[in-house]
Amino acid sequence: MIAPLQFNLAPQAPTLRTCTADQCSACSLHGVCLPTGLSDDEMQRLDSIIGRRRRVPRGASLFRTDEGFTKLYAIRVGHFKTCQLNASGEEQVTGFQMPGELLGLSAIGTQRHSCTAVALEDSEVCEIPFTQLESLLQEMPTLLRTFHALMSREITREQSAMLLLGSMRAEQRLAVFLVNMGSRYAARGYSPYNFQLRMLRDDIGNYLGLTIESVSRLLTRFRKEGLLRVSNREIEILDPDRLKALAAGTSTT
Amino acid sequence: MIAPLQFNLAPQAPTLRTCTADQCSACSLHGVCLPTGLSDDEMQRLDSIIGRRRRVPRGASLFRTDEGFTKLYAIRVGHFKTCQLNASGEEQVTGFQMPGELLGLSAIGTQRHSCTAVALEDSEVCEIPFTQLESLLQEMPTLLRTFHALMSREITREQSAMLLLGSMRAEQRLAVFLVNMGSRYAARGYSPYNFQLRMLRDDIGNYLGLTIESVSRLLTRFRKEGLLRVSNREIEILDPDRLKALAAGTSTT
DNA sequence: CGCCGACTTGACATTAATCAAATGTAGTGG
DNA sequence: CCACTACATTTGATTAATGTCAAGTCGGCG
Repeated sequence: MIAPLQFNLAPQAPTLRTCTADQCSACSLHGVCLPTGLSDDEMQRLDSIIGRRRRVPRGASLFRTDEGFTKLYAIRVGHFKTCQLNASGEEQVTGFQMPGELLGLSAIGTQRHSCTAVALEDSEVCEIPFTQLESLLQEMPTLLRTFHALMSREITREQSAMLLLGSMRAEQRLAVFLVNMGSRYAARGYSPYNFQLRMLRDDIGNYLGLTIESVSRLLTRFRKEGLLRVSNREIEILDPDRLKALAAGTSTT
Repeated sequence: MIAPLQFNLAPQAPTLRTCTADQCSACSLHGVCLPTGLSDDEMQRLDSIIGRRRRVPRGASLFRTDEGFTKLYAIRVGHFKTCQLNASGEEQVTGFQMPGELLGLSAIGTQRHSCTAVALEDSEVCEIPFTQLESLLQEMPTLLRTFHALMSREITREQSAMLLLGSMRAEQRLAVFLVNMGSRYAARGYSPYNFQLRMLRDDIGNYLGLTIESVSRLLTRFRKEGLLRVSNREIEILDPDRLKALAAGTSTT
């Protein structure tokens, strides 16, 4: 019997190379990704339109702002960040993506990418030609439902980010960020309390609407208060309850 | 011959009662709404699943957080705001919606509304039963495409809001807000320079991540600098170029 | 006329940004 | 293996932006 959640697979630095299969049916992510709920037969049809895996080395971009849109990408291995250029030319990080998540959804409306997706480490994606996906969607109600759910959840996620940026203080923002990362790892079978940050402090600050100095100071403070253990990119959440209370804004500190 | 853009329909306070027809085909919003690009025949099929119009008086909610999701809503007349409750119980405004825009998209993923939609004035919506819409989507490629474009644009819109909240100073946020409202009115055939704010200063501040006092001070400053004329809810943009420069962050002020 | 809610204005406090070093870390080549 | 370099991160001092608190004014309505 296999435990449903596998914590601390690799205590020091979990690698998250969860998905190395070439077919959705053999991919351990099919529970969080597009094939959710499909029959074997349907999954095979989806497989048939998905191009070969594509490697994206750390620092390289999968697509860039203003590029034409033809494919969606499902992350198979690795982590990405998405950035938008604001009007004055600085980049703003709009999100971090991990295995099983789709990239490119925001380009469907305009047929042109509105952001740039950069690999935070050596990564691999499945290419999903959108026109072919659209045809499949017309024939497979389950797939249509999953696809809409994924898009809708993307909207929800972004609304939460607005909440974070619009109404939380720095401390709360960072707490929310850490708890959120943890729960996303948990959804993938990893520990929510022990993970590696794949992005720079810069990226975190940029995403949270804070400076790198503020992020650094806050991490130090959380560490001193016994909430976390921090060692470079490695995070261990020592007091989840108190961190969650901070994230919820129900803390008196 | 009719002018494609109608500016200053009602100089004092444009009412925006653009759409009073009972059928999509007769509705002046079918260019910005779901029926975009449909043939007469297809539009009739869409009409057939849309329930009667529903009135929502000012201050009333169309749906509330955690309510079950069964329908999407297309705004026919009036304006709405969407609010989320943050963990500490205060509400955060996540957006303002105007005629032709869809409400409820963020609930598809969870089958439960993640926000509350409140009418800012007496309004009317078209109810679109989602299950029936899903069936239609499977049969009408054009409708599917429009629907995905609408969802995708919702994602893009929210990413812009993140940009605003994450990387702009107060002055720039308000400038972006005003320019954005103007351009949305322009897309509906009204003047981008002359419109009524339907929401309270409170709502604006909340949406922009600012206090009501900051919004008030900024409006006063913009007025004194000759950018705007402000009279209660009535806004007239006197110097669009300078306001856009502020919004773009390319201004030295 | 007077009340009430919405908005504006002013004085002050606080948060987080900015500027400036100092320290740490990973990778490279001798 | 170690010195050297290029970044990444932390830390400290100071400042600027915006929030908070407290009046006050405006405008519509009973």
